[in-house]
Amino acid sequence: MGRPKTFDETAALDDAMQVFWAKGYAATSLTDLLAATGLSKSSLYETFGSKHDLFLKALERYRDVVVARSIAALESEAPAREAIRGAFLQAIEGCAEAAEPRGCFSNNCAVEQAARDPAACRRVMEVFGRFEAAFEAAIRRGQAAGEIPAERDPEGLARYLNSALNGLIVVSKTRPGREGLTDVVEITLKALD
Amino acid sequence: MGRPKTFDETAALDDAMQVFWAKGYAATSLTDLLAATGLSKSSLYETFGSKHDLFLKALERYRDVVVARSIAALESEAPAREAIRGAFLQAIEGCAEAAEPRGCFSNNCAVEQAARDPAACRRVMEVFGRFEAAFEAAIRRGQAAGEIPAERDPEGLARYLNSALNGLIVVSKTRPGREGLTDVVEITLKALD
DNA sequence: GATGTTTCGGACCGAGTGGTACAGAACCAG
DNA sequence: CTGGTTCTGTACCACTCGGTCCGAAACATC
Repeated sequence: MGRPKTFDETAALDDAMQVFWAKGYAATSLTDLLAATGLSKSSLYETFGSKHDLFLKALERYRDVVVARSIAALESEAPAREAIRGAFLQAIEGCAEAAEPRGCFSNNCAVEQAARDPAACRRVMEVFGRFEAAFEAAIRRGQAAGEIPAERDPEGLARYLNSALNGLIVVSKTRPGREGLTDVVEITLKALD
Repeated sequence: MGRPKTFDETAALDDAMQVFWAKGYAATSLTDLLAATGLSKSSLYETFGSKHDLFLKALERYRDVVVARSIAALESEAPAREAIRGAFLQAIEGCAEAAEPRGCFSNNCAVEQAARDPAACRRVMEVFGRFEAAFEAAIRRGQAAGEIPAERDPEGLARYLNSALNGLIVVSKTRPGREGLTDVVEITLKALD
């Protein structure tokens, strides 16, 4: 009943996510969001609430789509080291795919918003937690296969890998050509010996 | 001749730096800057130009003061590994000293501004370059002392360390208690074996 | 086709944005 | 004391911000 929506809600959310991802929260204006989604102001407020609500929903969408894809790659059947290397390479590839490197949305949020936006911070922590869990599982697989020394602490190594991944993403922002970044990945993996 | 200034220019710059550091560029308003520095609007524009000019000057000031201090610690006489560990610990300590973790100013700029602000990006790259140079020097020292295998590539290792450092800073933003971060430092150093 | 429900475009809001203009106060050299 | 120079507080600017509101349009149901 009633007039049906003339737009796809999740498509609009994806559009909004792209803007927040590229520009961050503070630098994104309502006008930017309206232009990207094609919605009118009233439709946007009606469906998503405030700018901040929309931001959080975009962050959740990122977790459920983009992050989930990376996690899935990590959970592949490939040898642990190979899977981890793949996740890293995929990340720096994805960061540099656009003309302007926009990095990783949750990484951006951690830096820009986490300190003063508890709701955003919680979602970022969740993303980090998922990455760490996936890394940890991969490491345990590697240990079972004799690829990684059994005496290493999987949890610590997982934290290390997540941290290293985020570092790579940050550095890649100022190095669009991403020269030398693959070397860094190899060195990072060396710490698993 | 003429009326002398009633404020200390570098002190005001320091105040402005703190605000940009804590809030980022977009989220910092002129009002914030006036409150922090205590200047009147005309004085601020007269001495520093625009908001953006002031931002760049603050970033340079950060490089010349805060970064320089870290670099100096890296160049100490201590064994290479020890000096590098010290730099990492000092960094995560400094990031978490305030109630709200503000991280590292150049790291924040890399994430928030580098992609769309070439002038800021250049300054961030310069900071990264200085860190990498200092890391590289430390590694060469370590190699000369037999602490680090001579066959490792100092330049690559330096890039790796800079990347790892930035990752740690990002992750520490969502982990105010910084539990587990020192473990990560140890694992990071393991890659130098 | 009438009714009820929902969406949508655009006008409108007060507050705040970065930035300018200017008058007068504060100082120094003569 | 005077003249020239510099600094500073304030009023002001056009514009944008995020957000609200309402009348009209568009549909489903009966």
